[in-house]
Amino acid sequence: MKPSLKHIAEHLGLSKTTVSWVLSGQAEQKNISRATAEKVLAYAASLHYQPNMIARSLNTGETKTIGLILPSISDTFYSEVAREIESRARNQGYSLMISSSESDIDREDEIIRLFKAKRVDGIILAPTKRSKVEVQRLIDEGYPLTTIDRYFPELNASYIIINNRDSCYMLTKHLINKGCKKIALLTTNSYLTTMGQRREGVEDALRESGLQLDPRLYGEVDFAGYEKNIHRVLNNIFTEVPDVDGFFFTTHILALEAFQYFYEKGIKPDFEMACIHEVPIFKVLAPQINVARMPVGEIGRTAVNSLIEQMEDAKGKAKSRKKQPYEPKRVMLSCSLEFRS
Amino acid sequence: MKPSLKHIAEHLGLSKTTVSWVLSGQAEQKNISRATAEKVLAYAASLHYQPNMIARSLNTGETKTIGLILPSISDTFYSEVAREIESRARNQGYSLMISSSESDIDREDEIIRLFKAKRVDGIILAPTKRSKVEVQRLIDEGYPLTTIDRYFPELNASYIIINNRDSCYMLTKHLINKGCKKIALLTTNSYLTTMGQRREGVEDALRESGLQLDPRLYGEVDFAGYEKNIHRVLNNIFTEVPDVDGFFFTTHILALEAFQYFYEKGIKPDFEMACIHEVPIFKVLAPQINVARMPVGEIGRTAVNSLIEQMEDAKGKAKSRKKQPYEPKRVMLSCSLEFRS
DNA sequence: TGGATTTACTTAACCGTTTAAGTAAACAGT
DNA sequence: ACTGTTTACTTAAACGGTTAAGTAAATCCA
Repeated sequence: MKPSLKHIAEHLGLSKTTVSWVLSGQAEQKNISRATAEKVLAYAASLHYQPNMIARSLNTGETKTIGLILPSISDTFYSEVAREIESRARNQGYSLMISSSESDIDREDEIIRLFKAKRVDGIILAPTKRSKVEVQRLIDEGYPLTTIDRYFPELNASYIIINNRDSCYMLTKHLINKGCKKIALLTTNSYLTTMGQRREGVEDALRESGLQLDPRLYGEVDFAGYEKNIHRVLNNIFTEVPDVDGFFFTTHILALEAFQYFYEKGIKPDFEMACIHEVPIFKVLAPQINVARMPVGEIGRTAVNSLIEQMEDAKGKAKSRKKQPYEPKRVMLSCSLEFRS
Repeated sequence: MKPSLKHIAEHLGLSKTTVSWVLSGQAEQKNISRATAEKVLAYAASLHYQPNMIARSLNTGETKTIGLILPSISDTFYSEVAREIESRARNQGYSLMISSSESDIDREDEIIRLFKAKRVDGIILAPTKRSKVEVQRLIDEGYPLTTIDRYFPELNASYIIINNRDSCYMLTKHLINKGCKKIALLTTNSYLTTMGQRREGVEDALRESGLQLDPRLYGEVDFAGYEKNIHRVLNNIFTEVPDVDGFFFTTHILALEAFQYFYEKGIKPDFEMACIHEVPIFKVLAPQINVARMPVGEIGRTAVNSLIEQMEDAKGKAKSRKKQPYEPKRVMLSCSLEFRS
C-alpha cells in the first residue's frame, strides 16, 4: 500500500502531528528537534512518500487546481492561451483541469458543475454565447471566476478581453488609406459580443471615410460546417461585386479558408487584406496581409493573476467575516498591429 | 457555507448514511422509502447541493481524473490528441488534468510526482527522450500508465504509437517511383525513437532502390531554436546538391518552416515532397505534397481505453488479492497515406 | 402466535491530512 | 525552591463523504 502519515508516525513511534509538521516544513517554528525532523525526512524519502493532496484538500478547502473551459482545446488561439495559462498557473503552484465546451451551452453548464464538485479553486472560462444558469450561479456564490476572450456585459464578472473594436478600426483605416473602396467583411455568427465589436470597428472606419458597408460585401458565416458556408459566401461576393478590392477577416479561420478558396478558384489574392489574430503561416500564404496580433501571453498571465487574486480574497473572507464583495477586474488588452501591405 | 451531507441530514432529521444512499442513487437497493428519498432529493435540489468529490475520493481512492502530460499543449498535433483524449475521457466519466513538459525531463518528472500526489487515477504520457526515474517508478508501482506517440522499448509499459517506419517507407517509395534520385531528408534531434523509425523507413526504401542516403542531403535539425537551424540546414543542401529533387520531412513543423524558407528565397517548390503528419494548410501551401495522416482520433481513444482498462484492473487487484501483473497493451496504429503528386 | 424475514433506517469507523488545544519535562530567573 | 517559560512533543477533532454492521418495527409464513 501507499505509505501514509500514519504509517510513518507509527514506524517511528511519533504522532501524526509531528510527522505532518516536519513534512510540511514547519519543523522549525513548531519546535521539532533536529534529530526527530531528520529521522522523519529520511524515512519519508526512503519510502518516496508523497502526501495525499486529496486528504490535504479536504482539510484545507483548497485543491490548488484551477479549471479552464474553452470552446475547443485544439483551436490554435485557445491552445496557445491554454499553454500560457498552464505555464503561469504551474509556477504559481496550481494545476490545470481543462475541458472543451464545444461551444455548447449545456455542456458548458455541465462542466462548470463538475468542476465545482471537484472543488477547483477557481474557473477560467471562455464563454459560449449567452451563459445559462451556472455562470450566473458562480458569480452569485462568489466563486472565483475570470472570463477570457469574450464577456457578459450584464454580468458582474472579471474578464480579460482584447480591444476588438479599435484593432479592427485601425486595420480598416489602413485598408482605406491604401485605396480600398469595396471592402468585404467576413464574420462568424458565433462569439456574439466579440464579433459584434469587430464588426463595429470596421463599420465605424468605413462610415468615417464616407464608405458604407455594402450588404453584398458582408458575409456572416455559420460556424456549423463553415468550410462549405464560406465558399458560398465568397461565391456571392465575387459574383455580386467582382471588383471587390479588400477583405477583412474577423478570425484567422475565415482567412485560412478564404486562402484555400482563392487557391482552388485560381484567384490571385492581390487585393488588400486584414485579419484579426495572426497565425505564422500567414507569412507564407499571404505575406501582405495586415494583422492584429493577439497578446496571447498577456491574456493567459492576466487571467491567472486575476483568478489568484480572487481566490486569495475568498480565502481571506472565509477567515475574517468581512463580507465586502470582490470588485471584479475588467481588463482590455491591446493587439499589436502589423501593417504589411 | 456550502451545503453538506451532514447539513441535509440534520435538517431532515435523518442520518448521513440515508442521505448518502439516496443521493448516490442507491435508494432502491438500500430499501429507502419512497417518501424519504423524495424529501432528500427535493431538499438537495433546492440547495443546489453538489457532493464534494474530494471527500468522496478520499474514501473511494478514485479521483475520476486522468493526467495528461504533453511536450507542448499548443502544438497542433498534441492539441488535437488532447482534444480527443478529453472528449473520450469525459464520456467515460473522467476529467483531465493537463500539463506541458516542454520536453524537459526534470519537468516531466516533477509533473508525474505532482499528478501522483493529486492522486490522478492514471497517466497518459507523451514522453520526452529517455525517461528518468519517475516513469520507471510508475511502472514498478503498477500505476496505470499509457505512453503515446513515443515509447520506451526497454520499459514494460503500455503504449500507443503509429507505424512510423512503414509510413515513411511507403512515402519514400512513392517519391522514388515519381523519379526522384536525390531526396533530402530532414529530421529533428528530439523524439529519438520516433525519428529513428522514420529515418529507418526512408533509408530502407532508398537502399531497396539502390539509392543511398547522401549525407549531404541529410539534415538533423536541433529543435532548440529550429527556425534558424532549419535555414542553415536547407542552405547547406541547396549549395551542396543544387539539383536536389525531393524532400522528406519527418514532421509538419519542418515542412512548414521549409515552405517559409522556399518562399523567402523565391524557390519554387516544384520538387517532390512528402511529410508525415498532415496539417490542413498543406492543401494551399503545397498541394502536391504527399502525406501520412496521423490517426489522431484513434490515438486518443485507444489511449484512454487502455488506461481505463489498467485502472479497472488495478481496482480489481486491490480487492481480490490476486497479484498477477497487468499485461501491457502495445498498439501500433497505421497512418492513412495520401499520394498527391 | 411465535420465529424468521424484510423494511427502513442509524451508529460508528474510516479515508489521510491539518490544527487547536493540551501536557510533561527541562530550563530560566529571582 | 518556587514560579514562569520554553521545548518537544501528543490528543483528538475536523474536513465531507462511504460503508460494514447493527437495530427496532413491521410483515410474512406455517
